[in-house]
Amino acid sequence: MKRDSRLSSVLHALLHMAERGEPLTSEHLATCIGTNPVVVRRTMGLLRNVGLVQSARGHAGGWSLAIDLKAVTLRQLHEALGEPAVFAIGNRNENPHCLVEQSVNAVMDEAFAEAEALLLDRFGAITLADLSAEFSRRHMAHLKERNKNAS
Amino acid sequence: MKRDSRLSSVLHALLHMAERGEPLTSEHLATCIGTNPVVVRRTMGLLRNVGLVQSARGHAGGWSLAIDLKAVTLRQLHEALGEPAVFAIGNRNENPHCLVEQSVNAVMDEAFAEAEALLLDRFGAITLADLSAEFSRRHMAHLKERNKNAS
DNA sequence: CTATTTCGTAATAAACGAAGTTACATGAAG
DNA sequence: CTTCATGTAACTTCGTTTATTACGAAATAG
Repeated sequence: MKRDSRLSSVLHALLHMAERGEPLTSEHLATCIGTNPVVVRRTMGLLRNVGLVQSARGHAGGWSLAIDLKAVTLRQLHEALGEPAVFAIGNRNENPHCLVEQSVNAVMDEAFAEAEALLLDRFGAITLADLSAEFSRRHMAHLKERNKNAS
Repeated sequence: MKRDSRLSSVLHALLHMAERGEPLTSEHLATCIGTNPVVVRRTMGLLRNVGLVQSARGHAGGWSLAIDLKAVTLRQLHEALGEPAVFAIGNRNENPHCLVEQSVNAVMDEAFAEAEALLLDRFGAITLADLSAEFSRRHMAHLKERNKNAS
């Protein structure tokens, strides 16, 4: 199955936008992410729909953050993307006539529901600021490593 | 996204096999599940590889259980199927050069790992016997309902 | 005002993986 | 030796995500 990687992509884009204070073009973001400008516009457009980012056309236009990093959770982003299906495995038939299959579905659905609830809960607890902090840590470690090698 | 429904399918098949004591043909199972005999053989073959079922050719041949219902968990079946990817969402790039993307991946992977662990844990706690019991409950309720309507 | 930049969006193609299908070989039982 | 049933390879179909092409709309520089 092909995985939906849009959440990953938008996080990548949003952090780059946070690093640089100025608006970034779809072209620029597409290069960062390794995709196509149109894909960026399509995906970022969903975030704009819920007020997380702004876009401007023409010279010096592009995409910029509309909110504070601390105020956005991964869960909000997941929702902004239309809450795509979380699981790549699932029931064969959602409304089966067969009682055996109904039983299988009922038991599996319960397990899936719990796992999904946990995932969304974790997503709800992670903000863009957390990711930014994680990046800073790694950036520091990276610089330190370079210094050590250079000396 | 197209979900992998093989776990659901084999559960359905295994329970039907448990209901009837005799070997069931791929043809028969395919009809139960609503698929193709070759697909059944392909999938059940994976279970045979780990000793969960047996197959026999020729007259009176077909598929039969090789173990006790209480001794098989959903997790074992998931493993027998090759541990297919659980999530339909994921990182865009598994080994990124960009530090920003590495940070995103690290944080997301943690959340996914926790949710996957929970799901597999639940799968490990559910046996075929549990599913069979769930079916019995539903079967009883179904018969009761029919009686009520008939009277 | 016109050229350039950049977003907005529709339409279409490409890429990928699961499931379905066809075809035929192999082996067991009557 | 015929029939039934699995074993398996090869190929097709189908659904979904991502990429690409094409062009329109708005903002700004000169």
